[in-house]
Amino acid sequence: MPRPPVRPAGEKSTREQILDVALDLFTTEGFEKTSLREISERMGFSKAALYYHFASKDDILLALHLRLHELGKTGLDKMIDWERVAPHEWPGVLDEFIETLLENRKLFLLHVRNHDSLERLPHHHGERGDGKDDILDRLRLLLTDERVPRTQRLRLAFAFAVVGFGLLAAGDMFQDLATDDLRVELRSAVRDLLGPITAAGTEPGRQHPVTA
Amino acid sequence: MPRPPVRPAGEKSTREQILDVALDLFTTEGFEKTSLREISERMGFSKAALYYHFASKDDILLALHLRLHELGKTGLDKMIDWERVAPHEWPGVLDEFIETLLENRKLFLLHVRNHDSLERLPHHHGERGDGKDDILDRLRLLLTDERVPRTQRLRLAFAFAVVGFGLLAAGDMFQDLATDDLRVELRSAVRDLLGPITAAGTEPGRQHPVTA
DNA sequence: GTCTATATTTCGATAGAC
DNA sequence: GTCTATCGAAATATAGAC
Repeated sequence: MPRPPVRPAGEKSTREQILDVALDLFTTEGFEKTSLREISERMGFSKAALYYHFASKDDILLALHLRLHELGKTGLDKMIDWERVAPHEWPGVLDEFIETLLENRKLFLLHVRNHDSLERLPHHHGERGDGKDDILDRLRLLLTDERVPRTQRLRLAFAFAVVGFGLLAAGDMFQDLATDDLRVELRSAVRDLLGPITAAGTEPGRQHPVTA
Repeated sequence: MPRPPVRPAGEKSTREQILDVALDLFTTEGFEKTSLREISERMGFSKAALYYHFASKDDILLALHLRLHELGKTGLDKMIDWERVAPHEWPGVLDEFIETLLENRKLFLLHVRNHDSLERLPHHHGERGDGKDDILDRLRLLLTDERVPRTQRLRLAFAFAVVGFGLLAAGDMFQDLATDDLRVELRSAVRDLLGPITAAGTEPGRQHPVTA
C-alpha cells in the first residue's frame, strides 16, 4: 500500500504549501481574480505542476473549505444545538465565537470574501443530510429559525455582524489594535447589544424615542 | 447645438435603462463576474451596441459611482465635518445615515459588494484634492482619525457595521422585515451601542467581566 | 513532480455595414 | 443605434516528454 513520503519534522508538503499560498491570495485578491499562474509563480514552479497536486482550481478552494469545516467539529459544537441555548447564555456563545474567529482569521476572511464562490462548489455530501454543515451555514439556520422571536434574531444578527466586522476592521482600519484589546471591545459591544434581550423581564418591542 | 432626443414623459433613455440593468447585475453577481453579453441580452440587443452608449465596461461602473456620489452632495453634508460633531450628536448622524441607506439600498450594495473594482477606477479628479469624495471614503477618514479616541472610533465603527449589515440582512435573511420595522431596530441597536460613549460621564476604558 | 506546448473558452473591445 | 464578424488577451485545463 502507498504511504506518505517521509519528510523532516516541521516541513510542510508541497500540497500544504500550495494551500497556504492560495489562502493568502484568495483572502487578499479574491478567488475569482486569483489565477493559477499567480499561485504557481509564488511557489516557484509552473502552472501545470499545480495539476499534479490538485485536480482543478475549485479543488484547491474545496480543500481550504475543509480546513474551516474541521473547526466546526472541534470548537463550536454548541452551535449545532441552538434551540437548547437559553437567551441568557448567548453572550457566552458569542464569546466562543469571538475566540474561534480570532484564532482563525484567515479562514474566516476566506469565507466572508469568497462566499459566492464557495456556495456554488459541489459540496461533499454524506456527512449530514442537508449539506449545511459549516459554521456560517448553521449560523444562518439560527437567524432564520422562526421559533425564535424576530426581534431577538435581529439582535443576534447585529451582534454577529459586529464580531465579523471587528475581524475585518482589525486588519484594515485598526491595524494597531492588539488582539487582546479587540477581544475586550468585542465582548463589551456584544453585551451592550444583547443586554436588552437577555435581561430577565425581556420586552421584545422595546422602543427608543425617534429623536434624542 | 445638439439637444437631447425628445422622449415621452416617464420613459427612460436607453443609457439609463442600461445603467438600471447593470446596477441589478453588479449588485447580485458582482462587477467582475458580470459580462457585457449578460447585460446586452437583458437589454435585447447585441453586445457591441453597448459601446455606442458607453466607452467601456469601466465606464458603466463609473456612471453608477456618480449616482452614489450625488447622494453625498444632497443628503449627508454633515458627514464632511466630522470633527465638529460632538459625541452626543452621533446617534442623530447615524439616523441620517440609516435613512440614506434605506432610500438607496441598491447603490450602497453596489459599493459594498464591488469596493475593490470601484477603488481601482480612474477617479474623476478636480472636485476635491484627495479624490476621497464619496460617503464611504469620508466614513473611513473619521474611523481612522486619531484625534478621536480609539475606543470611541471602534464603537462608531461597530454602529456603522450594524447599519450596513442590516441592509444586507433585510434583503436576505429577513426578507419579510418591513422597512419601518428595520428602521426602528437599527435606531435602537445604534443607541445601545453608542450609549456607553455618549453618556455624560464617559469612561472610555469601561470593562465587562470576562465571563458572565 | 515538474516541464513545455497547446487546446479551449470567455471576455472586453474594435471595424465596418446598414 | 444596432448589427455581424473578428481580434487579442487571459484564463482553465490537458497532453506528453523528462
